[in-house]
Amino acid sequence: MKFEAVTIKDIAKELNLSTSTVSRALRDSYEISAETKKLVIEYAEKINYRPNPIALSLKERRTRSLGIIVCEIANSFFSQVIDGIESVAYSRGYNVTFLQSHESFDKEKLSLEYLASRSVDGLLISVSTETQDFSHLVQLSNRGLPIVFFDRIVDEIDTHKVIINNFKGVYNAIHHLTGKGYKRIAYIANSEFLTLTKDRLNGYKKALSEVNIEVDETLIKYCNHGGMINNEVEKVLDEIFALKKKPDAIFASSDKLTTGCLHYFKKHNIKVPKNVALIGFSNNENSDLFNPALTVIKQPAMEMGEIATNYLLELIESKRPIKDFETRILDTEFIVRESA
Amino acid sequence: MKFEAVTIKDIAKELNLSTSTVSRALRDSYEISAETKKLVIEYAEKINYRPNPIALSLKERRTRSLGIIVCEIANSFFSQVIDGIESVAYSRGYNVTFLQSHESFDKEKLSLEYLASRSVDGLLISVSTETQDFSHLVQLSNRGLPIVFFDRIVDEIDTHKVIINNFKGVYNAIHHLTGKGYKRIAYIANSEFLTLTKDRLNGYKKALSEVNIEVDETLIKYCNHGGMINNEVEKVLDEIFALKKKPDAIFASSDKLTTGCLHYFKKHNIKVPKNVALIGFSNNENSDLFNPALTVIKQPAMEMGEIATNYLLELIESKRPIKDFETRILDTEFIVRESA
DNA sequence: AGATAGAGCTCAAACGTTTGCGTAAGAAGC
DNA sequence: GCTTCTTACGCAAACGTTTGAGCTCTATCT
Repeated sequence: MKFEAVTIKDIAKELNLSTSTVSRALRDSYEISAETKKLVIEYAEKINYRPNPIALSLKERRTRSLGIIVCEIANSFFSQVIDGIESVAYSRGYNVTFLQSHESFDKEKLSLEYLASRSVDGLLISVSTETQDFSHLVQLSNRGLPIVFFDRIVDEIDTHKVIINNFKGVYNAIHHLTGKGYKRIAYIANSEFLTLTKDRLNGYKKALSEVNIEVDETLIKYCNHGGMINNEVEKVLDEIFALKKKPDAIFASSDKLTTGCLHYFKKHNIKVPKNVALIGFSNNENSDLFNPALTVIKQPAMEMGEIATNYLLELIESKRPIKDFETRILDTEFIVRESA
Repeated sequence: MKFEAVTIKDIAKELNLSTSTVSRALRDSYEISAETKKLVIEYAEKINYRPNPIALSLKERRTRSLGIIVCEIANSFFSQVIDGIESVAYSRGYNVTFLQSHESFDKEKLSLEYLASRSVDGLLISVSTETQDFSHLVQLSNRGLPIVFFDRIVDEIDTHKVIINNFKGVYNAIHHLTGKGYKRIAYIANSEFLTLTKDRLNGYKKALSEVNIEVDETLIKYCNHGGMINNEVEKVLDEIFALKKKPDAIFASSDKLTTGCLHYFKKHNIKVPKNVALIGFSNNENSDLFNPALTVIKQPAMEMGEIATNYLLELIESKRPIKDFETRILDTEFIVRESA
């Protein structure tokens, strides 16, 4: 039953050579005669020899595998990022191990511990909405584990980062709304612990102030679990729609929150955009099929994954410690449809 | 920069012990005095010792990692299956490496080669729509690699399998349509190479025959790339809607095909269910938000992942070769909404 | 002929563990 | 005081590779 692989020893024994000769022959060393090389290579081919990556990892002290932690892969945005990560990683000979935090700080810490003990060569992470304490990451980073952050970054750790232009993305969307005459625009924010939340909110506030609309703090609601726990979105929408001065538009700051709003509207028979307009971040490939078709801010997810992975491989494969870190800022795409 | 881990040797040197003593102390061997154990364990704790999993893998000839190949993780059904796989695998101390075939036979073969050479302990796979030749899988299976198939299984290989009741799922859905008076029900099938395609079609045919509707083969169209290549769905729908006798309902045999139909309808301004009714397989969490809300067959994806993983771990951890293989058949859920 | 060089191979250590076996020291039994 | 047993540890091999150093030929040079 056991999966018995052929080793260099088997080849050596069969051909009456030493393992070193076989190893060198396979790596085409100049020390080995053409004759012997041919013999070894042909026999290796015949018995379908594959070098044992575990043994290599032990020797080279590198695993050629990357750890990825995201909140959940079922999320369109993250599954697209993963597509990008995968394509770059595999083309450069690395494999990839994913873990999902499900927006839980504890799961994130556990996953991190798990990956670190599994000796990945590097880590790509987008932190969970709950994460306020970064000591687990700082510790790993200090121990020398190459880390690259994407989307949900942490300011406290100095390394390569890839984000979108959060400010501009929201700023433009809000101007689109005010341009259409919407005046009371509620803002369903993601967790207040995420750095991107601040940036996005600043875009919202700046855009409003430019058209002389005063920011009404009662219209700004945070979902600190990113909409992952039951009724989180429902609760804040209840609050918003219980206000005396109801909103005429809603901005939702993530995929999950956007669909959360739609579920709420459907349940309460609120018509979009008739009763209220809606714009949200979304990378959902079917957002045009929704009722109504959604006006969205779309993030260059795949590209983000590719860039982040290239950064990480640069850190991993660099001979000397890298001290000059970059933060790459990508532009979003604004797609206008029926909902606003 | 390099991530230098502490080893058993470091502990041994510091405490003037041999590595064997340290190893045994850490594993709480009866051969080691309580005193020494305490010393070792406390010091190990202090310097945050973590056993090197690579060295362990080499020694134990197992990696405690599972390989997973699916067509794409962005697909709701598969990302839910992966949730199930992940939860079981990690709770039993295994990690998980994913690869996507993107419905390409060549990519599937490549991924398989990659995983096999990476020495995973076992494999979970749902084959690509293109896959007709199973020799790559047979070979691996014969070499002793434990494999479990889920959803898209291959009959040629004898092992544990987890599927849904494809026949019954479709049979019921078609009866729902005929019960509503629909008579010309087109069937958008997945790849004809998948075993589930036959089973599902049989459900369709049986249901029709039971209400004395003759099966019209021109209403049955295959998408051999599962809707992954451009215009595949569009092409077959063009054909169907070019028929003299147009369909009054459409059955779509996968998530991708279902949304493919919706995109087509939107583009051609075909109203659902007014012009044509639609039922499809879908695990999309937002299928109720679509325009119209979709009537779907939903698969127990998470459960499928869990069961498949338990099967695989049983194969991996069994002392003696397992010869009695099971095929677990799960029931689907039928959710009636507006589209039919 | 003797020294030297180079070609072509082998030996052995190393990566971090585990584990079968060996052994020193002390205790117990006679 | 001798053997025998027990306790508590160390030695070394093994997992599959790579690689520096060393070895043994044969060929070439002087």
